[in-house]
Amino acid sequence: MAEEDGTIGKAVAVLDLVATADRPMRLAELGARCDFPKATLHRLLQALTRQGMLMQDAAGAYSAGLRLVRLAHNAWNTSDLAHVARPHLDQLSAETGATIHLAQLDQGQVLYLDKRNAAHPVGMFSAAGKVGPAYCTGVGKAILAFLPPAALEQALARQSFHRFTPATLTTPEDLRADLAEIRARGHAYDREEHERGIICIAAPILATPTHPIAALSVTAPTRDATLSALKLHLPLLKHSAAAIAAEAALWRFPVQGG
Amino acid sequence: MAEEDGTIGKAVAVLDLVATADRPMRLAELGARCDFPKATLHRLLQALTRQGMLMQDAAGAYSAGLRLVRLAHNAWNTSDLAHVARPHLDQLSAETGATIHLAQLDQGQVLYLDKRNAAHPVGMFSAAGKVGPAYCTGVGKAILAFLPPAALEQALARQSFHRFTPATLTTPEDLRADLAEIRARGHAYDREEHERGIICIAAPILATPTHPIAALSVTAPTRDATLSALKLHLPLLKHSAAAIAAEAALWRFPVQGG
DNA sequence: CACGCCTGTCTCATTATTTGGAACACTATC
DNA sequence: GATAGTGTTCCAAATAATGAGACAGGCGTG
Repeated sequence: MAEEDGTIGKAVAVLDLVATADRPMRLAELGARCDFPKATLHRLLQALTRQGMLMQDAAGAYSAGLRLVRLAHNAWNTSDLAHVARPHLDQLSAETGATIHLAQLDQGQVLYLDKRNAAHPVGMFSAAGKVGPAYCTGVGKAILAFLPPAALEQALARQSFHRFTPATLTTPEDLRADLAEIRARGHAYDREEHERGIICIAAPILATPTHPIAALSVTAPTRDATLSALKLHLPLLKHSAAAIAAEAALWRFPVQGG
Repeated sequence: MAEEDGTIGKAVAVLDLVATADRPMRLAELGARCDFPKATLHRLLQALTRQGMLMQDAAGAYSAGLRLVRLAHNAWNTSDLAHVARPHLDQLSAETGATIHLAQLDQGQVLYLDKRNAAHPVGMFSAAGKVGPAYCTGVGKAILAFLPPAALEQALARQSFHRFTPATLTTPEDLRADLAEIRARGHAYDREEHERGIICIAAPILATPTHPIAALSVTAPTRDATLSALKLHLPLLKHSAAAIAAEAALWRFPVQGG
């Protein structure tokens, strides 16, 4: 990715640095995790804090600020995809009784946009904005499988494979083979590839046959269901994915993988 | 507010501009809504788009980008307040069967952090990140009432009063009187002041007696409940607010109203 | 079809801002 | 009360942002 946009590029790099950290960090600690000179980093942090993008606690440690939450609310709320998909998620959740995910591909990762969890109502941001690997999740593979070849190559080029479970596909070859099947089949399976005991089926949301903009999945723990049982929901899942694709203002979504 | 932070200040101004818009806008349209020169605005938009903070559709219109959602997810997820409050919201929601809100004061407005809706499960960002007026919502008044005098003056100074319903308090004097009562009483009422047919009771979450960091509310439509009925939930509400205050790492929260 | 009009993009000399090493101040620790 | 680590401030040099204007498409209108 182009890390060069002058001050703006540096500012979002710092934002990422702070937001990605699992706990609030002070100047010195942040300084060790990037290579901005101390004075520069200090100035950036201060400016971002004044703008509300970061906040600083009494101990001087920085964490992500409320303004980000405001901005994201607007981002999410004006997203056609999220809007259009919402009732379909509700319906899928009600009819299947399973956990539903809506995800998009963003910078080589899967980014979850929304979720329904039949079991217990779930906190707001517990899923939206969360990111995960593309190569071993149902939603990720469903999107990858329908990317045009060039975009797929680009996505694979910067992919590093980590083995999460015994079933994780850990080579480009294995993944490519699975993607070919998915393309032929029209939907993806996750056979405990990301998390042990969790399986899912996923369908792409296609703007055109070679332009996947997102994916929709039905997930269940292996103790509650088998893959064959999940397949019973396939018609519903595919219907929802197609309906969302039809309703969404698809032209608004740029080609993925950038 | 200080609108001066060089490039960073301009960048977030543009972010706000785009995110606040209710629909994607193109360069010319955005140019009409701020006074950046065309070329400057163009450069800012491009840089922010390259960084993923904005996205541009095929028509050239800009809207908020996914990176904001990612960042906000981290912001929200590492927020002690949201974390600590989550189980309490669940409990309150379960025990009262009503709608629960958790909100904070941010830049003179109420910013909702989380929500539980017994009736129908609700989309992720449908509430988190949403902003509303402080002077006519239960959560807003609950916070305002416990601000130290100087902070309250500062907050009131830039407040403009809009009449949403016949019950809306539309003068500083009326508001001050209500705040005094709230301070004495320990909790706030919203008697259809913001939305017709909606009432609520709200309690502040206090770090110290003069340092409110957030507020918690129980809301109901007038056709389902009266204010006296809602008051039955007061013990629970206050207990939850106190528990959250006790658990949260309160020192991490700066004084409000900036 | 050609014309004008509006929109987005690019250029470049000028200007203002960012830069970052180093000095300074402040605080905790031993 | 010395010491090490941290946050803050300075300031000349270097760099990046600036913005008026030129250029290029596209779109609809006459």
